[in-house]
Amino acid sequence: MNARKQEAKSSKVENPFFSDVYDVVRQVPKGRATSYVAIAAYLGNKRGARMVGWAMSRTYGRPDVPAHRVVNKEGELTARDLFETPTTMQERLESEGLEIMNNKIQNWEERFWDPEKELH
DNA sequence: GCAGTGACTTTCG
DNA sequence: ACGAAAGCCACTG
Repeated sequence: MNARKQEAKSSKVENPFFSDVYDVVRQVPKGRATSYVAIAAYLGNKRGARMVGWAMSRTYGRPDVPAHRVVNKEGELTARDLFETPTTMQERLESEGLEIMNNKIQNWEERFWDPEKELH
């Protein structure tokens, strides 16, 4: 089967990018959020913010990875359209104690969680 | 192998 | 301040 072949091929090579992104996002504390560029920088690819987002799209449907805690550099919920409902992401963040207004996290400077500083 | 696309960011007008 | 374009890396068709 083609699918079997592809699966074997994929499982053979797992990009460390995925594992790292998942690991970092999983370690994001409740009530905090991080940005794509921060994760990308932590992984060494400062220009790989898009790659982080791309990887995150694969995290969709993974309860292990709180993708809703990952926002853009301005703390804006850019991916809310990709969630189950346009308000799912915001509701989740709000339920975690974050304050969101106009799709943007309030006190973003305080809520920002930098893996480079926290995890080092 | 080339072209298009994307949960981003920065720069120019 | 807002909008458009370029830069970026990896995936898909």
